Amino acid sequence: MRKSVKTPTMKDVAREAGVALGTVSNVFNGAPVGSEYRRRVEEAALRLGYSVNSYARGLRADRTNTIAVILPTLQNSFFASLANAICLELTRNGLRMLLSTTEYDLEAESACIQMLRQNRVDGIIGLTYSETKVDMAGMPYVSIDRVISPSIPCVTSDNYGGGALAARKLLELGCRKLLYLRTGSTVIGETNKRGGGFAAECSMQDVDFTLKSFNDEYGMEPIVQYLDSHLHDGRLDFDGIFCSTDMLLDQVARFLRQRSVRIPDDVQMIGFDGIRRFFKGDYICSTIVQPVELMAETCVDLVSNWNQSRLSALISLPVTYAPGGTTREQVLPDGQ
Amino acid sequence: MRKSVKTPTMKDVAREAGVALGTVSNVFNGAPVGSEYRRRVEEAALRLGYSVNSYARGLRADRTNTIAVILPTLQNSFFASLANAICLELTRNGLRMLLSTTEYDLEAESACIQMLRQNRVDGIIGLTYSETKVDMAGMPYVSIDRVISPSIPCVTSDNYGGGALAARKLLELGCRKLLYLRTGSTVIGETNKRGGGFAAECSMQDVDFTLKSFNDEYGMEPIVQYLDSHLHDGRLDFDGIFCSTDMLLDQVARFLRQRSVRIPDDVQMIGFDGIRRFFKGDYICSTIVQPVELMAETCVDLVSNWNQSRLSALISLPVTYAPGGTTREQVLPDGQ
DNA sequence: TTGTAAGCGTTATCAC
DNA sequence: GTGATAACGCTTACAA
Repeated sequence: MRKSVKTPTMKDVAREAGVALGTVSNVFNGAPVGSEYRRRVEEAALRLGYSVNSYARGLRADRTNTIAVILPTLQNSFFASLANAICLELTRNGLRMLLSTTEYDLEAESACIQMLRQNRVDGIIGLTYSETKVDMAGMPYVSIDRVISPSIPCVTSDNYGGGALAARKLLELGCRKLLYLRTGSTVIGETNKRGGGFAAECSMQDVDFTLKSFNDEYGMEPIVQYLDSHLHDGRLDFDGIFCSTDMLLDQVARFLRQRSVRIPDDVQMIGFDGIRRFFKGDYICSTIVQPVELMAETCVDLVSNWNQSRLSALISLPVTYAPGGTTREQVLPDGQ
Repeated sequence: MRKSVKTPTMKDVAREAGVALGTVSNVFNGAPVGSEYRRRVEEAALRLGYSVNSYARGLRADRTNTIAVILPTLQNSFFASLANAICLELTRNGLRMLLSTTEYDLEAESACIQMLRQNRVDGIIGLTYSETKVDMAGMPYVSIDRVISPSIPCVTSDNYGGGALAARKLLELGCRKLLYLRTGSTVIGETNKRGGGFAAECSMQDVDFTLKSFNDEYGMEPIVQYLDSHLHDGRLDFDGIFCSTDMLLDQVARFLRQRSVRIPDDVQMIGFDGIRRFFKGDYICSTIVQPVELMAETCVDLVSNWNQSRLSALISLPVTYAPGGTTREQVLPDGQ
């Protein structure tokens, strides 16, 4: 009675197919089995609606084919793109994605990692900020954008090079008074190198530049004040601005336009990330594009072919420049 | 030797704490245990770095505390928001999220559901298009935006009412020649009712309107042609446009602006979804806002408190209207 | 190939 | 509360 309702097991399939249990197991593991047996097993399985129980398998094999991904949020185009790319890449590799978001909360991160340990994931790809627990987890961990320890590989894009590239582009485009704007928590991370690369390039070319960093807890207010203080008779003291993210650029640009500053005529701007309009359209601004797919592939490769011996802790992937209307290049009109 | 490397089990904790195996189990299940015993167990567990093996537990209990979420992609602000909200809500309920994306591919959907069956998830929240497999899966399934069968609950926002609301707003705002634009595959789904509600409201108010639907396989080209054919001397035949999504609105608006049509002066526009600038800023256009959090809560509630008896197959959640600059209301200037 | 059996880590159920 | 033991469904090893 109850048996008829229960989900069928290998045993049931073996009985139904009239073969040994081991044979059924072999069939579902791709082990060599006589074709006639294989056929009978497959038919029986179909008839019974059988499917392997990964929990039993995982318990036995100590392998779950599941990778955890930890991100601060999906409410950010870059993270959403990253999650999407990682998900696709994992699927391609026959792996499942267990996704957690932390909302930038350090306690949530710890709770999350502990939960994942319970869940016996095969590895973690995480964009996290807390030091704790990660080492302790004792499982393959690939960090994004943040070096946690020498033994934990970190995948990031070439933030330093990207900053330099932005400076070079702005200079090529004729800018002479450069400004770098950054918001972000005080958190340390690879992305902070963007300003460094920018500054280095400016110095090298012997050009005037200003670096200005804001704590994003206070929103746009301090930034607006700063810009206003550099706005005289509708003219800005700068003719080229590099923003640490496309999102920041967008906000700054909107403010400047309100003040009748024309972009890119009066001031040219370059952002960072490579955000596209609705993810698939054109870039929302001229930008340094992060290689999202490549980052995803790299993360998945590292975490799934875990190999402590290759301990290159930091992997910087190449970025590219893409015009997007906030610089004075000829940009294809988007009549599309 | 090897034992020292192996992850500790309950047995190890029991030995370390000097208590019975069952006691350890009770501690980790919140069952009543003498406080002295509890303390010893917790200390021993900490010392050993023990954590429950959910795979063993899942096998035994036939319950995995994992809910699968299937979405077409995360490369869409609305889906990303939805995924984010669902993830938060699941976490709040002590559940884990196994996320899969299908890229709108029906075969991927099937493969996905089959995989999830293997994985013994406790339930699925899915925005899928294929009929097959879902019923067969034989597990709690909550569908988003699409009625699959009477026995499968579908959570959606009030698309019909939203369409009507859009019409009402445009009329209130003085529009008299209305157009509804829609793109989308030929797929049937609840979102198709947006046009219906719009049309009904227009008819009821006895106002001229046109419904125009495009297959999104062909991109913007046919839409552009259509609009051009209704553009005479820089004046559009319509003074109010309702678009089936904010994304479509954005594309159309960009095209119209290129043609020097002013928005909202010459034509007012309302979209659907409630997309915000970078997810957290202001709305990108005047829009019918879907209640993403409420949808997430509803989905999680339905799937985790599975109860076949309440078979209200279709749950339409209330939408709201939000001005966003493409209609002639006074909108707060976004100096922020 | 077959049948059998041990074991993965938990939970649940005994009698004590 | 203890201790022992039988499941859960699968993999693996073994002898036949």
